[in-house]
Amino acid sequence: MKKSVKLSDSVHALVLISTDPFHNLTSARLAESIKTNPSFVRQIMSKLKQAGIIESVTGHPQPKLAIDPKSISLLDIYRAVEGDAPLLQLDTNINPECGPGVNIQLSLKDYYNVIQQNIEKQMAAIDLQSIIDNYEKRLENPKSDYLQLIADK
Amino acid sequence: MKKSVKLSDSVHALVLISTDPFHNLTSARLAESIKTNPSFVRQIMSKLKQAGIIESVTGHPQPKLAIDPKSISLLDIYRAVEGDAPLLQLDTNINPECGPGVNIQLSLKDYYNVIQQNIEKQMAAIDLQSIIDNYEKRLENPKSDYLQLIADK
DNA sequence: ATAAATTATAATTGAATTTATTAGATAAAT
DNA sequence: ATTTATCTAATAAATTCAATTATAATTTAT
Repeated sequence: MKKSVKLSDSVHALVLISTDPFHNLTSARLAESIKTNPSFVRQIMSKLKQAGIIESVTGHPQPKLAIDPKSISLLDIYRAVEGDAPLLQLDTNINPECGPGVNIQLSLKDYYNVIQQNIEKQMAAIDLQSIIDNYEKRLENPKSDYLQLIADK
Repeated sequence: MKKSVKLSDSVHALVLISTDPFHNLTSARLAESIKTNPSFVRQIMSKLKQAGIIESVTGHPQPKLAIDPKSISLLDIYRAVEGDAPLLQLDTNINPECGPGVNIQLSLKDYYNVIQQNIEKQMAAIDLQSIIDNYEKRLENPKSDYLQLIADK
C-alpha cells in the first residue's frame, strides 16, 4: 500500500523552519528539499497552522514555530496532519450477521487499543527539540548520508 | 492508499479455524464471515501456511493450526501477511542533494526505530490464545455487537 | 498604485497499493 | 469419473496519497 509520509514530511518542514538554514523559506524552497511540490507543502503547513504549531502569513515567506519546539511532540504533529487514525486497522466491513466474526474483531480491538495507546504515549514523549538536537549532531557527523537513509528501503 | 486489513482478516480466519464454530471450514465460509471473497481468503491463508502457522490440504476444506495458539503471536501473523514493513514511514524520496533534509530524515529514523521496536515487542507479547480467550468471553457477553465495532469508524 | 511573488485553499488528476474477480491447475471425496 | 475445493496467477476495480492545476488574497518591491 502507499503509506502516508505526511508525518515525516511535516517534521522535515518543521526542522527547516525551526533551524532555518536557508533564508526566505518559501514553500517552493521547502518543496525542493522534500522533493515534492509547493502546494503539498502548503497543505501540510495549513494543518500545522490550524493545530497552532506554526504561524505564517499569506504572501509572506517566513513561517515560524508558534510555540517552543520542546512543547511540540511527535504526537501533536501526527494528530495535526493525520488526524486520529490508528496505525492498526480493524476490519469493520465484515458480515454483521456473523456473531462469531463480529466478536473476533471486537476482541482484536481491545488489543489494538492497547498497542495504539502505547504508541501514542511514546510519540507524546518525543519532542521536536530532541529531533532537532539529534539532527544537528548528525550534521556534524560526516558518516550521515543519503545511502544510509535508503539502506533498508 | 487503501489501508490494509490483512492482519485483522488473518486473525479473523485464525480464530474461526481454531475454534471452528462451523463445520467444513471452506474458504467460501470464511469469506462469508469476513465479507470478502474466497480467493482473497486463500491468498491470506497461503501466506499463513508458508509461515508455518496453519496447515491445509488442496481440495480439502479442513484447515488447522500448525502449532499451539499460545505460540502464535500477533507479530508472527503480521510478519506472515504484511512482511516487515514498519508502521511509520520515513520519506526516503527526498532531495539527496539537500544535506539538511537528508539528516532530518536520518534523525527521525532513530525515533521511528525505537517506536517500531516497541510496537513489535508488544505484538510479540500478544498470542492468538489470548485473543481467543478474550473473544470467547465476549461471546458470552450480550453487549458485544456490531454497533460497538463500527462505533468509532 | 501597480506588478510580481507568495501564501491559502479547493478541485481535479495521477499513481501506487489493496482488495475483488476470474480462470486454470491440482487434489481429495464420493 | 465427477464434484468440490484448494492453490496460484493474472487481471480488474476500488481506495487513498500525492501531484497538479487553478483561483483568490496578501505582502513586498518598484
